[in-house]
Amino acid sequence: MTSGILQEKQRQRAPSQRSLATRARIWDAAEQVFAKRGFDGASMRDIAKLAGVHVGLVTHHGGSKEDLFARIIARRADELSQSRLRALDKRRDLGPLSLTAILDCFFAPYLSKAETGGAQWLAYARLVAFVSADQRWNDLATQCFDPTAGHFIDAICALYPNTPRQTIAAGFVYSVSAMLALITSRWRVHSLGDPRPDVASHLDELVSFCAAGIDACARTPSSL
Amino acid sequence: MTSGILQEKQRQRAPSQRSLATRARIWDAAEQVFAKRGFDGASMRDIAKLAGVHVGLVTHHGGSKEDLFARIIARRADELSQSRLRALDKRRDLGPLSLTAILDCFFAPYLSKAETGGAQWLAYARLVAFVSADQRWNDLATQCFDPTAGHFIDAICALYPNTPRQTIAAGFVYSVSAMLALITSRWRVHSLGDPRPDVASHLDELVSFCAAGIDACARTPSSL
DNA sequence: CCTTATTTTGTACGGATGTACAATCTAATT
DNA sequence: AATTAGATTGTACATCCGTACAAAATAAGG
Repeated sequence: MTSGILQEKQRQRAPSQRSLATRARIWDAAEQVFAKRGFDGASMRDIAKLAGVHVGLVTHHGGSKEDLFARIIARRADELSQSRLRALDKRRDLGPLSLTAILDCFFAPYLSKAETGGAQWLAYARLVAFVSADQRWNDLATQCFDPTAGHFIDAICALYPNTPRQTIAAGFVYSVSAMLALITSRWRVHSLGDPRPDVASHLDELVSFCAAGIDACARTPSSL
Repeated sequence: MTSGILQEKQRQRAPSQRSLATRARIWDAAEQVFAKRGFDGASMRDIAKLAGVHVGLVTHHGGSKEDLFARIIARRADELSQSRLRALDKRRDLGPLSLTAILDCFFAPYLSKAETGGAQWLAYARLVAFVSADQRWNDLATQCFDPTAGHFIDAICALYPNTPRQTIAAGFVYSVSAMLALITSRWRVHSLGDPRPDVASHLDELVSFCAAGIDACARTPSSL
């Protein structure tokens, strides 16, 4: 009895490097296929074919189709949320936050990832659009996106002490949808050849659009 | 030979009133199911069941699944485009257009239809969200939405003679996506009981958000 | 080397899907 | 009333789907 209680369960072995590679390949393929066809339009066989593996492996590494979809969403949402919150904290250290600074902290991390990370992050944006359009993923969206969004809404609320949070939240929802529109429409236009749309060059435009919009909503007396 | 050349083709009969009713029922059912599940998630059998008819009738009245989907989109897009352009012309007669007036002419017709027309028009908004998220419907979206959008963008461009059309168009795309976000998020929240969300009460908020945003983009010198 | 857990392959099954097609029924037209 | 185009029903087929499962291959641990 050298290792004690844990012995009761089957010993677990660290996953081999090879399996980690194929797992990543499967997840990336799933991201691409889900982004292009949506949840129902995608098939496990399409994913397997794109990943260059056999069908059973997709289930083995990704679980059920729903599990796989949720996992794909969650892994990038987590990374993105951390980047966003980190950017916000960093900016806070430099002094009081402005509305444009807050929005920039929210938008910039994704856009920079899309520029450097390439196709996978661009696919993720389309995935988020699918998730937002389909009420079946309501819980998933709430769980993945709402906490971080709440922090940013709080930061904006601090700038407008007399504006109800609901008004700020509505403006923030509009802003996020505008960001998704920017990314997905760019993707659409450039998908006929240019694999790397220069989406970041429109960041300032997007930020000024949303900042002016939120500011207008927050100043309107009818929102009191 | 009493009726001449037309006799060569088979005589056509006017559709009976009954068939018109079931056709409408099928189309409405298709709209509901497509809106709830998306194109791939919806099945012809689900549509038939909701309409209370047999499967073959859906094909008979709607053609293939793709035809049916495109028809569902187009019929409301046409009606909506006409309402929007009519509202714009009417407002033009009252004097020079303001930015908020232009946006109001674009947003209000749908929101008023959603209030009076009920579930069908609300379903249509979700449909548009699906169409916008799936690049397979790119041509359909372009064909149904772009002409009217072009008119509104032109009207806004007239207010900002020194701003490139591309900048205005981007702001307009952001605005439309914000409108869809408003409608679909309201639907989502209220779908647990309240069948008639008071989406119109947020019209002013939406208009002021988008007007301020477009104005800010148009005034930014970097867009020259 | 041998054991053993994991990864990979191959197959197969029950069910759902879009749609074609023949049969039946309905109603408009002559 | 007879005719006939269209509306409705019922069925059936080929295909694809998610997934379960056993066998085989692989590699880690002792």
